Amino acid sequence: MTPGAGAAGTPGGADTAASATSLRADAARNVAQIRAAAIAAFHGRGLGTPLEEIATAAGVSKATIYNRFGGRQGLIDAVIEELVGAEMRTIMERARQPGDPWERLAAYITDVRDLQYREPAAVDVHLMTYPDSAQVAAQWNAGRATGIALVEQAHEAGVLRADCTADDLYQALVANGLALRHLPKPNREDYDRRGRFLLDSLRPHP
Amino acid sequence: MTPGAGAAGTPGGADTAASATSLRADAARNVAQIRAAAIAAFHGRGLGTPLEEIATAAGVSKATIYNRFGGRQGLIDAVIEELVGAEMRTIMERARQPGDPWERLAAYITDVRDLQYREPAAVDVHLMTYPDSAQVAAQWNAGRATGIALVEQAHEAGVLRADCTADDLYQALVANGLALRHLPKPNREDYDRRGRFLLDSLRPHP
DNA sequence: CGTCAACTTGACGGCGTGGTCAAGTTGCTA
DNA sequence: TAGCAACTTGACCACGCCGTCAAGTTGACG
Repeated sequence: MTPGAGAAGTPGGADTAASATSLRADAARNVAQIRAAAIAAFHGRGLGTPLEEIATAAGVSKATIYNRFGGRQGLIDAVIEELVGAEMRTIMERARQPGDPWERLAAYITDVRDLQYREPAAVDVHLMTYPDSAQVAAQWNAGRATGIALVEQAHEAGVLRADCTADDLYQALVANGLALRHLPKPNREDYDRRGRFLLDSLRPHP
Repeated sequence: MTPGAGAAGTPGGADTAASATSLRADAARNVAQIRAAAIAAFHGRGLGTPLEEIATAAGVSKATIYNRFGGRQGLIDAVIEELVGAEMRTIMERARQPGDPWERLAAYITDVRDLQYREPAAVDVHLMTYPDSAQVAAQWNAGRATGIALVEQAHEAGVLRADCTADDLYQALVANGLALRHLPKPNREDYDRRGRFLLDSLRPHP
């Protein structure tokens, strides 16, 4: 049993968003500041940002993050929905809309790539760098299921090259995210062109 | 001036391979053992393998690596040719052979991907993770020049989609290497299929 | 306003890695 | 085989990060 385990109002599962559960005023303020700092830091550097850095940005000590969130994992759980989950949900919903199977698959790929471009933390989710976070695992699974469904439907409609699997798609998207993380960020034009390459490579036979 | 700077018979540029330059017998033996251990370790884990680990495998102390090679960079310089350079040279030579421009480009891509699959250290070279190693930088530049030439010739022959640049090719190959490093190693079948996707995505318009 | 539990924190120990050096060992040469 | 330079090494410090805790501070309640 970690001290403070469960962290900032997230023990049961209630008040997921802000803060409330009988926290003292200063503690509640700190929770809010830490969340904000974490969101900013994760947005800029991904989920691996040193906690010390986040603490400093929040104007508190590193130990306070451990008190309120129980460590990196709890902190991720507390912000990943706002940081990535919401957008992923939107993307998946759009992909589930009725319509041409290829259009939907292409939109999904394009949207995920766009999210990776704008949000480094999304790459961590797609890579499942922190598999112990229930939130991250859940989002990863949802994305995986969506990808599988889209690939299957595209196959049925014959609009996706027959030898392309859902894993191939996953691999391509992760490779894309890794390149974004390890290489200088390409400009939008180059990035989008490469996205078109990817889409073209998935069409049936030449 | 680092103590032992220049390291194991590589100050001038002579006896690049084994060991010789007026080293005491035990030192020469250590150099050979360290080289062998480094090759094995780099082969298995890439150029970032902890030096301590290499030292232990070689049956010497970490300090001896510093004495003989001046650190990681010198060690890389001492083995990268044997580890990656030779194969890259062969690949580039094959790509320079007269023949159909598309075949040559496709062979180059296939060969590089194959090398990345077999040799993790190649990914470090392609990423230029250690830019201070002259050897690595030289190999990187040679590979880059080859890629540029192949892309240019393929464009002239009209066998490569017009909007594909040499940087696009580089990005694709590096992304491939990163995926190999960060994801579970795919089996050969899946890997080769994805290679076909990449090649297909580079052909002119559908 | 006193009291105390809730809260914060500086300081610390741990881990893994890079890099250095004084002190000890050993191959070689005369 | 004596003696010395070449060589090796354990032990050490530095860094950056994680995770913890005793001691001090403070919000809230009676």
